[in-house]
Amino acid sequence: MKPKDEGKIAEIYAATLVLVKEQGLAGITMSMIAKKAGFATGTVYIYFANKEELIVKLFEKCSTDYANDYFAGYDPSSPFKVAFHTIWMNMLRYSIEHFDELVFIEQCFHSPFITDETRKATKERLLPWRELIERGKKEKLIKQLDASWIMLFVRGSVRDLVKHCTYNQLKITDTFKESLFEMCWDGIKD
Amino acid sequence: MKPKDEGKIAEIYAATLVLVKEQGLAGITMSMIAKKAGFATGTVYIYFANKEELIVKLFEKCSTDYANDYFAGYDPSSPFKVAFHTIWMNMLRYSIEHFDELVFIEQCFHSPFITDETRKATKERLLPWRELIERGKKEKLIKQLDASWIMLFVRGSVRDLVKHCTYNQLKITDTFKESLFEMCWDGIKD
Amino acid sequence: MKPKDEGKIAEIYAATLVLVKEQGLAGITMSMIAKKAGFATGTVYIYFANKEELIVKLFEKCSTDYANDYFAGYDPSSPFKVAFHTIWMNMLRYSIEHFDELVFIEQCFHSPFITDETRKATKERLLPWRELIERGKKEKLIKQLDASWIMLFVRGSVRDLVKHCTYNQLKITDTFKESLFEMCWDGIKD
Amino acid sequence: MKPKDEGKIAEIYAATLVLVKEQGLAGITMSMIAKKAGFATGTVYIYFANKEELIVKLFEKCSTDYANDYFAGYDPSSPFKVAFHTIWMNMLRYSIEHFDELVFIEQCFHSPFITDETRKATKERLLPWRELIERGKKEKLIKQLDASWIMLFVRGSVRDLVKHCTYNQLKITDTFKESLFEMCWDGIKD
DNA sequence: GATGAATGAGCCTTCATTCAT
DNA sequence: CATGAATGAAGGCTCATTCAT
Repeated sequence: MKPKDEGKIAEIYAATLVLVKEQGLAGITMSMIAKKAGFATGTVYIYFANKEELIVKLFEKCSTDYANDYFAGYDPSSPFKVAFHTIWMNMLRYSIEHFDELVFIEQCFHSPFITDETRKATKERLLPWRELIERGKKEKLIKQLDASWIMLFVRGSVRDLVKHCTYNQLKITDTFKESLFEMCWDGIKD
Repeated sequence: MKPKDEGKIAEIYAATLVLVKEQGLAGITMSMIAKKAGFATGTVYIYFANKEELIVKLFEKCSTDYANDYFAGYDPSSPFKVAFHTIWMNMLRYSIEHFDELVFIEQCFHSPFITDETRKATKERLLPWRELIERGKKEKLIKQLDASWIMLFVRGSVRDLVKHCTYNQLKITDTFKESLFEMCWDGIKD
Repeated sequence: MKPKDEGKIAEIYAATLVLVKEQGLAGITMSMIAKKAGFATGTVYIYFANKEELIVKLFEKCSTDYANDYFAGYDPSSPFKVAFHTIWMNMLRYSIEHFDELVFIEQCFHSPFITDETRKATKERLLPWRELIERGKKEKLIKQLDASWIMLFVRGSVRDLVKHCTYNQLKITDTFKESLFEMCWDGIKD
Repeated sequence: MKPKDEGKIAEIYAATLVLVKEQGLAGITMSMIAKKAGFATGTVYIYFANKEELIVKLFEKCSTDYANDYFAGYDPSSPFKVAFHTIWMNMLRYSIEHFDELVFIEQCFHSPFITDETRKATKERLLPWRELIERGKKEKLIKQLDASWIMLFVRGSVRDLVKHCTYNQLKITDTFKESLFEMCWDGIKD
């Protein structure tokens, strides 16, 4: 279990994500993952103690990456709407580009692998996002609702739109992105 | 002679939904389902040829019920916003009351059990909902965007809010419901 | 287990024989037998305590019937070759007409159902046949070999010929029967 | 790396043959086979996709081996009776030495595993044997009957004699072998 | 470290048998 | 008696995990 080769871990992760997207968590086996990643079953056990560890670590990696990407180019000192727009667009872009991670996280949520603790840790990573929402409320730019509700309203709508586009292989143009943003913004603005 | 007790099907369904909510599709077995439902493993096979059939049939039942409930009390001749409000509230209420079905459907989407065909059939059941959206567009009450996008925007946000509430055991008061409705409405209105 | 209706037993037997011929002992179930016979699974258990009893009783019935038929029209006082011919023809005819019994007995021989005891009882039913062979030996008409060997030589060749004809749906004409008889007779005659 | 040990296949075959001889096809399970062969159940599935494949492949192996052995030491250019004697003795010896294969083939014939196709392939392997019989007919040494009938007459009688000896643990002496050969020969000779 | 054959617990499914109707 | 739904032990097969090479 001494990961000499970080590259292999990445390949295992990638293989897992693709398989879960295609078959769901219920449909994958360790040997499928190994095969897809291009090496023997036993090799996976050099990097992960067992299946659960693999799933949990991947889950954590996904949710960390996801959260980090949210804040790419985010400047807390910029005006609220600009900041909000930045993060919203990150969210959309990341969800599209990392659709398999989206699916994986969703499937994990109701699996025996993920504990409440892990689930909660996920939330904490989005603290800056929550703080931004609170700032918006303070600046009276958005509705005076619980920040969680605003966040979920935004993320939920983005998520379903991305799923729809991916399943139906639709291209999301910039014009469309702005229309969607507008829906979200109109929904929450005061 | 003991006639086939169709009520057992409902019990099997109920047991399955609870278990999938708690453990995910990946975590359930036929014997768990039988045990939860209160009878022997073999009994499940009197009503369903195999695990896949059970999952698929339950999926179809859920998506049918879900769609039907959308339109409870829906009067197509009422003013657009009233009609929209009715359906929106149904959606919210059903998602809350049948949270396990929500989870089940979500888990099935990326499982080896559900085919594209089954997935598509689901959509068709929501035709009146789509027609209403189109009417709203025609009446210039809502944004001139693809109806699918509007529908997904609405459903996605509702879904994530319901999930959040359920996981955190929050009570959803009527005031809150109306606030949420307002977010959705503001998001889509022209 | 009080067989009020002997007819049902016959139907169960008939169904079993057909199924074993088609699928082998390894391929049949109690419900298949019941279905083929035309009634419910449970009904079979009114007439037979369990599967083993059904198989064993049918086996005994078959071997009894088989043995009895051997001696139809057999007159111990007739000349040896005439008597031998009579029994030989009976053997051939019965094997053809009751091919499924032939197969059933063969399949049972190496099954967990039939005990050595049952197997031995089968032999004893052919005592008159053995006695006739001994008489032939005494009359110096046939070879001075162990009677068992003569009997097996005769029965074995008949059996394989019948199997071949049945599998290939060949008709066995009287001329052919006589040719076959001649082979057997030439083989054993002194 | 531990390479696939093809020797295991032979062990699986041997275990299967012994078990089928003792219990019949109806009485064996995959775990019994694995246990008898000396390894875990799952191991059998490394070498055979499922039970059917194991049975079918073993059947084909047995019938090939059986056919090949028929012709050990067979010289087509030797006089007819010599050639016939060689093959006949091979048949007898092989049936005695490989009694479990004999039983296995017999049990398979009426099983759900063996198809007509497989059954027919078996026959083709005995072509040289058939040709020899035809030659005997042409040389007017044996009766002018269908070659199949001659072949079955010979094999059938040998088979039942071998079965009898094996069940009753009789030793077959060379004198006896020759007596039996004589019965067969007298039966078919012109 | 890497491999993949070997292991055996556990899952899906069948089926002999029981039992309520 | 007859029925066939219900039962649960047992069989076929899978797959997470181990281990010899």
